[in-house]
Amino acid sequence: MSYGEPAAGAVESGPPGGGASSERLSLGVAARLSRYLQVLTQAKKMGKETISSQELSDYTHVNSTQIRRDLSGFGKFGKRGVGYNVEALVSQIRKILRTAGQHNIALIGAGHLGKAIASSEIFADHGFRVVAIFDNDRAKVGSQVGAQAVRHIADLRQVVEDEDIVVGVLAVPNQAAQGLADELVDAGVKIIFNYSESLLDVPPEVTVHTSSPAVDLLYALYFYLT
Amino acid sequence: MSYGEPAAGAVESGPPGGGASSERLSLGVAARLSRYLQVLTQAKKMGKETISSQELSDYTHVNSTQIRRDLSGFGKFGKRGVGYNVEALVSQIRKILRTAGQHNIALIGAGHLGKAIASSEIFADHGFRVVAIFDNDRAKVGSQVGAQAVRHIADLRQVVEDEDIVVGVLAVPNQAAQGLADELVDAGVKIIFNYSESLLDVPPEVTVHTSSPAVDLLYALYFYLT
DNA sequence: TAGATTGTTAATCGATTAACAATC
DNA sequence: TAGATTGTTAATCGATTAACAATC
Repeated sequence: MSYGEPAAGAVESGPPGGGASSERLSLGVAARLSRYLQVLTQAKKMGKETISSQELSDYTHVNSTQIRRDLSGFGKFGKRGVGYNVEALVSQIRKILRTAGQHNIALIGAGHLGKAIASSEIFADHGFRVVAIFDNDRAKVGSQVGAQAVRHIADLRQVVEDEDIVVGVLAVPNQAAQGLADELVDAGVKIIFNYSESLLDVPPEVTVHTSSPAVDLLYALYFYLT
Repeated sequence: MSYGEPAAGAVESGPPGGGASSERLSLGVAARLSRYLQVLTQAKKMGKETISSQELSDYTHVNSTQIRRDLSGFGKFGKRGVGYNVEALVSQIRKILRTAGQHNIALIGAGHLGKAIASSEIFADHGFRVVAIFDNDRAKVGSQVGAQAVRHIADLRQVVEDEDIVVGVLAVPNQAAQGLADELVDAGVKIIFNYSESLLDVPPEVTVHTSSPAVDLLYALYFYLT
């Protein structure tokens, strides 16, 4: 309930080699670094070699001074007059976020949304691999979605254990969401990404993130209308 | 580039009737109010009549004092010892955000993601109505998705004008995103909700919001791993 | 060199929180 | 009444920003 005590950024920052800096990032810094990473990943794909803090600012809506400040807390990654090397910055931020590796995720729901997620690169680009897709509709079990065959939800526990899965993505109708969240919790998943609108009740050791496009839109609209 | 000057919350707050308070909300307040609204909307659906700031805190991860503070800036909406009336609070926040009305949106892309969006209530619950679905694949034009028949992208400009559309939702593959964003801009849309990973370049009067589930996951994972 | 952009300082402002009286 | 929860104060902390020297 109270993370975020440690001061932002300014960690002694071990040698570039990859020191495990012990301080936990503040919520704000971690969130912003994640956003920079998304833009950088995409910029890299587009063949961009360097990027300035101003360009990053244009895409993330974070003030450019803030960006330079966030980054300079961990080392001198930029080149004055030039900007930041995209590829180098991607690996630096991955190192800082300690999410450089691959993470296996389970996808629940093989409907339109599940198929959209499975066939998109949105997770793969960030080191998340959908290793299994589940549905509770036996009619869908066995059909191919993306690179995976749909499995029945009864197999969930075993797969979570075998594949060391920490993250479950819920892409199911509202009325099914709580029940399937319970199954994810029982199976040992620690982070649930909820694409339904249901308010999910889970034990304290499990974190729920609810996707809320409509909320983002309301917010954007407010600033358009005023 | 620099909104957010006006002080948060504390507006004189006209009579509950619905005074147009002239101050613009700060970015933070507007974002949090939108999140409260989502939880309240769902709580209302589940038949909940009152809700405490602590319950709102559990679902939004916003500190309960912060919530009470945000709300009390606009009036005394709660009852001590009881909490907030869900239905009343929904309409108060809608009034504060001045998004009480209906807003028409155009959906671009009739693939899996487009279908998932069109058939979900996630936008409808917040007063957004998908009034048209477009695709550039003539094979899909005319097919039924949700309540709408798919139209060809060539009709976009006319529909945006006729239906007074401000928001366009892009649910298309990365490589098509920039081209279709250009079409949305040409047609007069002011807010683009981008479900692709592309970095979109648009003129300054248009706002892009990019959906980033992987970023949210990275962020959640950081706090799980540390 | 001239232009661009980083890294960093210092000042300001808003967000966050604990605590508690008020009151349902 | 007793318990719960709001509304509000006061203090602290982090985020934000402008400005500019350093330097590519």
